[in-house]
Amino acid sequence: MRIGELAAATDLSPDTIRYYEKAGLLPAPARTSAGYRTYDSRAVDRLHFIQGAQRLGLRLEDIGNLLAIRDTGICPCEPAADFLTRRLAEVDAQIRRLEALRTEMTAMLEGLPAGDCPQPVPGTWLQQGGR
Amino acid sequence: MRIGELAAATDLSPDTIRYYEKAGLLPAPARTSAGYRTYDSRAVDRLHFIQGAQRLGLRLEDIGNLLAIRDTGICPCEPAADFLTRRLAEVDAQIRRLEALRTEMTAMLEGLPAGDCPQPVPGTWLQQGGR
DNA sequence: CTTGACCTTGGAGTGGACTCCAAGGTTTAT
DNA sequence: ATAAACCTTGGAGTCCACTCCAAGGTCAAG
Repeated sequence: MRIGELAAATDLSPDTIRYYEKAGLLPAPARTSAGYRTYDSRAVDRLHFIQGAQRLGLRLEDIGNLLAIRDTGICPCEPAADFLTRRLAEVDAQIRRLEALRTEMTAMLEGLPAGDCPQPVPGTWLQQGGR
Repeated sequence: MRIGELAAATDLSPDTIRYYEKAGLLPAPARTSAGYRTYDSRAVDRLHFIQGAQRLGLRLEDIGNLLAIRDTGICPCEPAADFLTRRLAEVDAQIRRLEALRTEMTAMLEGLPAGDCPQPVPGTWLQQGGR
């Protein structure tokens, strides 16, 4: 699998994949005799993991630590269990926040003026459209 | 409530709040005679909403649309119900992704070498600590 | 009445994560 | 055998969301 194919499989650009490699998130892949990078399915997996962790708002450096733990059980910067436990707490916190946001948005959707009609609704802010 | 106090109440910086105002996420607040911005508790609320939406990975522009719907029921760029429905689907998708990540991280935590001992483990990458 | 903490503006600078480009080599289809 | 579609590198540029700064005004405490 060459870089373009991997890019298509993960919905990333080849540039982004090369960038992740330089950033230390992907190991240097095997090369063809012509110097083309070649990947196997584990790379797809790894990129999916990166994408998941990114959704959490983690910086690439933190994701690198997470991947190091996944690869070796060792965190480059502190006891792996501590690092993982803290990140896990963040995941939990974020899931709760998103559920709260979900509730609020559902309420907004229900409270929408029936026909979606542009009646002014007085006294609420930002009505004179900033943009 | 002046800007510094609002900043403290939301864990943002005064600069960030002024930046949000310029970006159209916050209405121009009342001013004291000296020109100082003054806010009431609705501003705290609004900033909390912004922070929640940001955790979702929304850009400030999208958050502005969400706020316009919250304020007026009207979306500046497309039918409000459509916009909200799409964002809601994103929230749901993200909650599911985070739950998958959570499962994976829990498994990683359980699979950690018992004593968390810093044995070198040869041949794996990124072990020589980036920070 | 001065000191220090706060506020104002406009504008420049930063960090992270890409994203694009030039100049060139390779592979594949016709 | 030649064009189109891919790949390589290094480096520059872009976008977003801040973040900092200078130069100055305001206000409460001592």
